[in-house]
Amino acid sequence: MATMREVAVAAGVSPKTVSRVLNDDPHVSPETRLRVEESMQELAYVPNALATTFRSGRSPVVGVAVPDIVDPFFAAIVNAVEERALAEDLSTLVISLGHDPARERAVLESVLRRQLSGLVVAPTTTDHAYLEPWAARIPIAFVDRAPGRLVADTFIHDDRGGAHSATTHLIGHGHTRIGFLAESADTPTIVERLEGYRSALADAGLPFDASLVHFGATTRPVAAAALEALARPDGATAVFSADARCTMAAVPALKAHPLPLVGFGDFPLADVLTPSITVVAHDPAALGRLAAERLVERAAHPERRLRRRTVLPVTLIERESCRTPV
Amino acid sequence: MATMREVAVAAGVSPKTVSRVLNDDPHVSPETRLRVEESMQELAYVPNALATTFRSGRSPVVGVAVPDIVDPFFAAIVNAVEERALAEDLSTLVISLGHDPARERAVLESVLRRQLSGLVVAPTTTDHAYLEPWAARIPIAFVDRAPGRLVADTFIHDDRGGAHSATTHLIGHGHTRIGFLAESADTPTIVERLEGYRSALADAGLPFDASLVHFGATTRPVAAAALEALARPDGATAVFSADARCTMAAVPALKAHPLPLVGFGDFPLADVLTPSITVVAHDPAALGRLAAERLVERAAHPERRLRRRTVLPVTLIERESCRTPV
DNA sequence: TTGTAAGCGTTATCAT
DNA sequence: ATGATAACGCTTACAA
Repeated sequence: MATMREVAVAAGVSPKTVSRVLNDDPHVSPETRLRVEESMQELAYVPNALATTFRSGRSPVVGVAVPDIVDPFFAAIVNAVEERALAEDLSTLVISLGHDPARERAVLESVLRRQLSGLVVAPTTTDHAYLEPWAARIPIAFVDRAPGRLVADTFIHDDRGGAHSATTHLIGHGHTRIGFLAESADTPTIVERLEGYRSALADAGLPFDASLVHFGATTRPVAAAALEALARPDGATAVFSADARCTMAAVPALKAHPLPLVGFGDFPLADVLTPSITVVAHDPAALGRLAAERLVERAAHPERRLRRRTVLPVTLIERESCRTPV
Repeated sequence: MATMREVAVAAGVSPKTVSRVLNDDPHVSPETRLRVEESMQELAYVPNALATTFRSGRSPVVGVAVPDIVDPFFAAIVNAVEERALAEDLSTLVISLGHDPARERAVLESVLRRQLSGLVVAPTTTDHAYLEPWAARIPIAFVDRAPGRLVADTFIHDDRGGAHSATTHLIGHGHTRIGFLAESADTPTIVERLEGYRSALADAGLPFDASLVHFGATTRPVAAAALEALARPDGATAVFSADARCTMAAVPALKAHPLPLVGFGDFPLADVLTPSITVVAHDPAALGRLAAERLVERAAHPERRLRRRTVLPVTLIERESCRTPV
């Protein structure tokens, strides 16, 4: 691995001149430039990006931390961030948080030590006070889930409103006992959606029945058991599935327990299933795009005042599954 | 941002001693250690990972380059690599190659300049001679698609065999005119699968008819048009879809043109659709895991001789779509 | 137009 | 057990 110094010696110039050639500095005579370029060729010189990065004090990398990249929702966020980052000549470091909250802090602090240019986080925990000192130096944006105990740029969906309209939609179909299916009671998005569900019931003068709420239904067996329980005579006559993983897990069990269902979060082929699934659609790519955009903006104008919280609207897409099967 | 030098001054020791404390060097007296630790606390010292990285000459990062992380197949590869990398305290840099082959070289060389610890690539091009000089210093493993004009560790599936058995399966159902649907004729995996399809036909004494081969069917309209063409009287009586994107794009059109179909690549909910889709299943996570494992092994034992090429078996999962609808 | 000197923050080497 | 010095490869500031 040839260094700049070696190229300089070979070309009979100083390292600085090699640097100038490399960075297209106009203050180099054509002959010198040529000689340097030849030496670079001969020595197969490749600049060591680590040195440049170190010198500059900032790594041209944005981090994106998500619970799980295999989930198409988070994959879309990562993809959008990467796309925007690339336009700024930034690379993207992906951090899978996993569904274990204990890992989050250690993993994030470890990447932040690398002097990132920015960080996008879809967190799995609810206390982000530990990011406070970092946020002062590195732009950090939260997506999908708001930070806890920390003021930071946040891009989320209207979880509460979406859940409210999904529930109201089922109520409009005449249902008074509606089941609630979700992944985990600790996820901020789920908390919001549960709120939306409850407020929709309240707005319709319907009681909230905790026995109709099922958490952890992310696998087919669990989702099937939940649907079976809900399908009992004293159970529910319809279901609101508060996240796409649960909806996808519940779909097979719908054959045995054909309850009307609305899901939060669209997913591939939802419109092709039998029945096709009515969903509240949201836009993960928009979250990623906006967050990355914000990082860039914060880096360019650290002093500028911007709205911290952006809430994206969601849309109910009515398909077949919300209607009672005949 | 306090530096090690500042901590040293505060604690009244030399920077090297601070370094020793940081790295748990036993040659530090308990009192000194304590004093240093206090100073670190006071100054809220955080080591600058960029400096350490630069000093070491190697970045604790593995790159993973895939055509598209939103594709669950590639997401699974990335995920598996990240998981394995994490066990070695390595971060994962994701590089989306996109479906534009022109980008590959520039993007890969740019990240390689960062002195990665390793690189996993699912390439979009077929000539990788430009990686030769890099491969001498950095472990590079290819996944899903073999490299062209370069000898490197390669982990792929039995594309040809899988396509052969899928086609043979349809032939076994009495079909003699079988359509072929795929993304792009240039993708190495597709080339192999086309070969497998052709050889299965040949083995059964059936002619190959180029008019039954449709490329670019990755979107619903294109896939629908292809199926419509195939469904004509002089067309095909069954279809082999050579990749999951095409299969998913073709599914909706199956309602209008209910041709028996076998797809290469399983996908979420394939078993729940009506009809459920018969597929050749493969294992992207295994590719990622093996490739990452290999990078680690190459780094640890540069001299060791290992089999360059690993071909993973695939499995036909028979569901409903391979049978003629009644 | 070109070069010199210094430094980014950490660690290896060699003293003491 | 601790420290002085140099070095990693590049770029900035300042000179010539």
